[in-house]
Amino acid sequence: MINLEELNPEQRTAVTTDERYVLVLAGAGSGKTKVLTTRMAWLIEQGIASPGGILAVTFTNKAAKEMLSRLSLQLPINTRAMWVGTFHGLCNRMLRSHYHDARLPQSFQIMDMQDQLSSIKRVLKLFNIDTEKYPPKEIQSFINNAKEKGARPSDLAPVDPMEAQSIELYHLYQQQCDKEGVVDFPELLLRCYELLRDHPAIREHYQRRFKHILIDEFQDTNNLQYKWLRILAGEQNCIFAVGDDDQSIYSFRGANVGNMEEFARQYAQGNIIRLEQNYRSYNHILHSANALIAENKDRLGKNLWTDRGHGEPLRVNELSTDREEAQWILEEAKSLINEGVDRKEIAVLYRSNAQSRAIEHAFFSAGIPYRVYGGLRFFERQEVKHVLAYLRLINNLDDDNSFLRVVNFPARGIGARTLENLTDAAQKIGCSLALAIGALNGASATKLAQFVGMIMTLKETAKVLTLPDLIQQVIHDTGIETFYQNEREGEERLENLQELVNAAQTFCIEESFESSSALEKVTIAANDDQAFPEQLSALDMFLSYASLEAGDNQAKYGEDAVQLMTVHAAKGLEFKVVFVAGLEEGLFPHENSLKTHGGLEEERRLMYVAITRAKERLYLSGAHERMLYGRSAYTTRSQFLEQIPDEHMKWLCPKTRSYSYSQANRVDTDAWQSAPTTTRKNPFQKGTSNLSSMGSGVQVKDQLFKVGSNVRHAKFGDGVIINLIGQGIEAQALIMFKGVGVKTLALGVAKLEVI
DNA sequence: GAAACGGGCGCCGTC
DNA sequence: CGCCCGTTTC
Repeated sequence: MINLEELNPEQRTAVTTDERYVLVLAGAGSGKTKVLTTRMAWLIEQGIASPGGILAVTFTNKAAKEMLSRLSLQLPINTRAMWVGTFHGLCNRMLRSHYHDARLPQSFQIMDMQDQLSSIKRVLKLFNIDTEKYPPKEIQSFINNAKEKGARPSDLAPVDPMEAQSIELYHLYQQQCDKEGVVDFPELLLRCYELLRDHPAIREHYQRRFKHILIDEFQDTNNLQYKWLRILAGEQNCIFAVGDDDQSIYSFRGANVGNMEEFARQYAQGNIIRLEQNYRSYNHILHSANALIAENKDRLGKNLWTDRGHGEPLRVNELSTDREEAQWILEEAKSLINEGVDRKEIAVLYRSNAQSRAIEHAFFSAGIPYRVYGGLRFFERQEVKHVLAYLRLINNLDDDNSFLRVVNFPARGIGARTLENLTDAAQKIGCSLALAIGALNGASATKLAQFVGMIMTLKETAKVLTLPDLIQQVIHDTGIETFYQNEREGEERLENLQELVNAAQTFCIEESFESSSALEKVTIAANDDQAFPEQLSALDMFLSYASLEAGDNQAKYGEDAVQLMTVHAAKGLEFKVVFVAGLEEGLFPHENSLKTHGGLEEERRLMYVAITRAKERLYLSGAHERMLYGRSAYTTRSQFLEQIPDEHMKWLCPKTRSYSYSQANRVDTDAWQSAPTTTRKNPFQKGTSNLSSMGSGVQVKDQLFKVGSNVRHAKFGDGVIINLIGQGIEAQALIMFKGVGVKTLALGVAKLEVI
């Protein structure tokens, strides 16, 4: 049962409005998630919408989960029927249902930014492009910017030869992706948008279904996302957008605050609701934030207030070095913990990930539990990416990125030369690398055939094993396990891989895949859409999950640790105590941002986000001297410290800069170096079966068939044997035919000629 | 073909 | 400083 009494008048107006277009300007800490979830509950309870008729877009997967769990507390409904997720997650879901119309293979794979970059590098290499003149990273951002505007290569008009080449590279890259059946992040959105645009039946179906569209963090949507929302809304559906222009901090990835103004002007017009009462922070904190953000021009305008009282002034300190800054943060955190503050209620925020090192060092040395967010994430670790690459190949053999990642990992004698030949062959035939191995001869072809044979064998296995068992099998059969057992410091990697198996286990339980094999396509229970059922396997779902939710590394349940993260990562979170470190010109605000138009204002919004994370106490700090690129450099004070009124700040050092400051108790470096290293026994059980028979071959009717043998078939043409199953006249061979694919043939029956 | 070595450059933020 | 990439050496 919904209790509207708990809401303030503005919140209540937002929740119960019957206007078609509504823009909620929700300041930091003003109860925006509460409004969104209560709005959904209201729509359902009043019978205005069914759970399946609501589409809600959130900024992170974590926010989506949070929203669903809060909603299920308010109403006893099946939230699984609801479409709540990130733009990317929802687009992925739609594309999986309509892969055919979207011109994608059923098991298309999603590339993260790293994968995309290596894919682009391959294109550049293949076409002999000078990477000095066309740096891969610049091509990457060119392509992504274009996609985020909804532009295909043919939509772009070059202004100079340089740009013409970039457009051509975009074209070639996209051809490569299409051939390999992979999509990058912006492609998920663009493909989905085009799907809706070009297929009236599909478009109208979803327009009929989603009568109510809700969007969180609207200020961080890009142009394409906005177009996607409008096409889904069509001519009748409702859009309820919640955002805060003062917290727009993602313009570097195409976010456009202009969407808010546009929406307000074109659609919402009079229906703008401002949530200005802040329930999070005390006045000193809130007024500091207000004063700072007031320096920005062109705001939609709003002023947060609270009735929580003054609280404490901000504690500001400048230390001599970044190490001492970290040490000071540690000491303050330690005494807070001693006073009884939960560790997880303390956050240390910084502008760039590089700053985490010094802070981590201090906490590690002192033995205070901490958790670093961002940086290298679980699904981005090399050992995990290796195993995922095998899984992706099992699902889609044409994924050349994954092929190249693991074809020689662990080392199996397939070198650069061989891969060059293979790439040439694939290019000539116009097929993927795996399909091209039939075109090669000699010893290297045998090795390649064995590799593909292993993949195909695992694929067979995947039909009968559950996902966690399959992953265990991959780790064992591919030799990854042995490799890391012999590798120095390989234990941690093996532990991570075990963690991957566990993650798959949990995933299967949550998604009800416990009793299905990894490859078995199941109609997703969460979908009550009879017109377009989603047929997915556990492997499909898990690989999407690994690509799309790699970022949401939440704290483990019940973990009480100090939280270390970038300001960007802290958006949407709140803590009792917040430290903002590195308040120096060039770092925060960051020098790179000063070069771009509006960059300083975005930095200020970032600082605004940082300040408004704090509920009770806020610390701001900087260092006179900071390590950068391994060198020490002198710094100057951040202008943001000058833009916060003095009345809200308590300086813990003289405000005039002095470089004589020195910390008495220095960090104990020995403790850092002699940190306990975990020496655990191998977590894997041995002796899992290996289905492949890579022995000395099979003799059938005067012909000796071996893995790697080149063979000719009347219908399929030339190919190479990638695996043999069984013996004698009963034996079957898996054969990779050039440009055709893998066929399983009975050697006693098929007319095969060894060549 | 693989491991070991060394030069050069980058760290702003990320679904 | 530490990662990535190209080169050397076995």
